[in-house]
Amino acid sequence: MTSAPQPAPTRPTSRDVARAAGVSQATVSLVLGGKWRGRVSEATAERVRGTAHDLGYRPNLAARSLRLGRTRTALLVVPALTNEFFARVYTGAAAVAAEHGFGVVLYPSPDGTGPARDPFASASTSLGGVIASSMAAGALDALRGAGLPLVMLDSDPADTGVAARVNLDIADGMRQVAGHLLALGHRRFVHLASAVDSWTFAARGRALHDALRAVPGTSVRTVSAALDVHAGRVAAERTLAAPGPRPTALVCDDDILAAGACKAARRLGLRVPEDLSVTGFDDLALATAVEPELTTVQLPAEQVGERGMAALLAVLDDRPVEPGSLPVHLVARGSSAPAPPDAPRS
Amino acid sequence: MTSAPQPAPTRPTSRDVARAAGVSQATVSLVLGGKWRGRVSEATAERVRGTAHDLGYRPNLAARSLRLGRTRTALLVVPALTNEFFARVYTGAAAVAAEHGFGVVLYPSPDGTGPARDPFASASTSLGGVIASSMAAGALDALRGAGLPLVMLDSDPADTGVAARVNLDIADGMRQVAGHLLALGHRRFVHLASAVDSWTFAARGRALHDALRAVPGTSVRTVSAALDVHAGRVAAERTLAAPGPRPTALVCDDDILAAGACKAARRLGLRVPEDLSVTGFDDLALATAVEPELTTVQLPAEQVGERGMAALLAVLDDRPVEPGSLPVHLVARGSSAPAPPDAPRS
DNA sequence: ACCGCGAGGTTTTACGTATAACGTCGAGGT
DNA sequence: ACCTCGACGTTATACGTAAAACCTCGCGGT
Repeated sequence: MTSAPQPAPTRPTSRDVARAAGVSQATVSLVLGGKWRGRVSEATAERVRGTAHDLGYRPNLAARSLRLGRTRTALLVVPALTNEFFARVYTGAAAVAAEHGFGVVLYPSPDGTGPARDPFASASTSLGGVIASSMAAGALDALRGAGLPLVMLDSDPADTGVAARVNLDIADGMRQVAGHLLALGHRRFVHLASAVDSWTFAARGRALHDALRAVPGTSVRTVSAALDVHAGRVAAERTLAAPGPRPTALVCDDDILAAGACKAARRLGLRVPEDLSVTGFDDLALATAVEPELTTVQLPAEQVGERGMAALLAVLDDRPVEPGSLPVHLVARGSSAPAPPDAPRS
Repeated sequence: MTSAPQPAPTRPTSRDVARAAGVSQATVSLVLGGKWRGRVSEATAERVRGTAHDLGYRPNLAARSLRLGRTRTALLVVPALTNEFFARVYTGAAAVAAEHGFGVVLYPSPDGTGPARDPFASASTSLGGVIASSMAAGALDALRGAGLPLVMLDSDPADTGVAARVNLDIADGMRQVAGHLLALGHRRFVHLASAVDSWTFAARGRALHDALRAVPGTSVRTVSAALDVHAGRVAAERTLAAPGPRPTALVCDDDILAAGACKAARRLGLRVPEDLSVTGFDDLALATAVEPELTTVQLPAEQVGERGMAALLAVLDDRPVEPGSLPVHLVARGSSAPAPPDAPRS
């Protein structure tokens, strides 16, 4: 692409640009930094920009950081990237960051509550700010103490020491699930909750219970499981095989648990959705890979990342952060159907 | 944890440590840099290390990078993090990096063949090196031209300009699949290939065809599809509904395609595995979420990342890189079974 | 005639680190 | 008694950038 055949032995510095353009290094810095209103003539500025471009100049980020005492890098703290939701959050955050000349470095928090290795070990010394998921609770205290702007994702609004917050309307999502299943005639529910202790899961459970409590004649039992298919299957199997009237709807905190629940149902000879409706949460890729496809709640994961990064940039510029939660919506697919007629006993 | 209650207004520098320890800044640098054999007495070194620790000293990475002209940061170039395989590769790479004081910054290549935005825009100016997946072909040329050590993951051994290479024994994996299905009596195959143009998928196809060609009486037809469940289902559906003797085994380049294929089979009234065996590749989380669970090839994704980072570190230290491909192995699950008896026609 | 002033720059400095180049001091050799 | 030399440090410098402080005109006002 470039017509310059030099093997790039050493990159041009702002001083090289200055020399080539016949100005001082300071002028180059001013022009390229955009702070030259009334300090440098438009003609000179244009010439500097031209030579900078011709030389393929790129500012040395290390030098800039050293000078400024802060980097244009944000730390994104998430539980794990193998969690599709967070991979998508990262994608969104990185996209917005790139537009503003920011970088994003990840800190995968060991797990919810871990020994919390130094979150800054993997990052540059002085970051521009931190964006953290509430699920990465392990590292939170260390982050708060660092004196950096902190943007929290999907977190408890009661938390303090937070510069901005990007929330999903989780409760509304769960209300939609409840409404959907109630409209289908379901009355006996099981809530298959995630055993992960985090605000978002707590919020899901609370919203479901609140929604169901409002309707007379409903019952709901809660069981919890680790966040993997196998654990979900085992927990669901136990619940479904328990004595007493069998639930007709299994509301899961996560698509992964829902997938496990579907397997449990099949093992017990129950058809989904004819005998048992199962709902997930998150709308992961998995949701449309399993059979039947999962009725679930779609979360705008990329948007969470985008808004998170945008919020951080706003905070850094002392601009106000636009508030409001991101809407989520139910996607009705094949795993939910009208409740079966009330049979005497299985 | 720390008993120091100061709000961390400014971090201690090496000069602060020097002052506190009663030595010069240079000595601190020497001691902490580990290059003091015979230049500083053991007693002084110990004292310096002690005060550094007491003060909570952490070197300023920006300053170090500026001085050294390179950073202890590697760029990991992958197609997308939402691909579980690469999320796992990242995890492995980041773990090894952290052990050696390295950071990892991601560059999600737009897609296989894209306009290839500047890979360095998101990263620090001068990286320590680059680790790139062969699937991120779009950015490759830019990377090669940067004069940085380049470690390629799962890539064509014929590629040049590569400092080290970490490969999976993809061909052997596909041979295991072929052997497994042949032993089950299958003779009529379809290869559901990924439409993504990359070395790894080409290698999978080649290995399958080679393995089957060696056995008389086998046939194999290839169809390709984009790498998502829906595309896989559509492609499989078309192939399975085509006239002529129906294949009994559907070998997929990826678990995602295999999940789609299973759905296609069900739609056509075929039972998996009784009427049709389906195999995947990669052993994603999805493989055990669908029903039946997929027979697939397990790839040590984390190890790929670990070895990739280790190789980069070795190259940077002028140490030899331990060669050899990583073994992969077949995991036989519920989606493959003996071939059905040869029926006249469906 | 002289001052003030603003446009359009330039000189200088500091950021924190790594390391090359340079002391200093006491012991051992002659 | 003087020189050498190794052990143990120190001083000085450079990395590339941003920005404060400082120059130098030419021009309009009085």
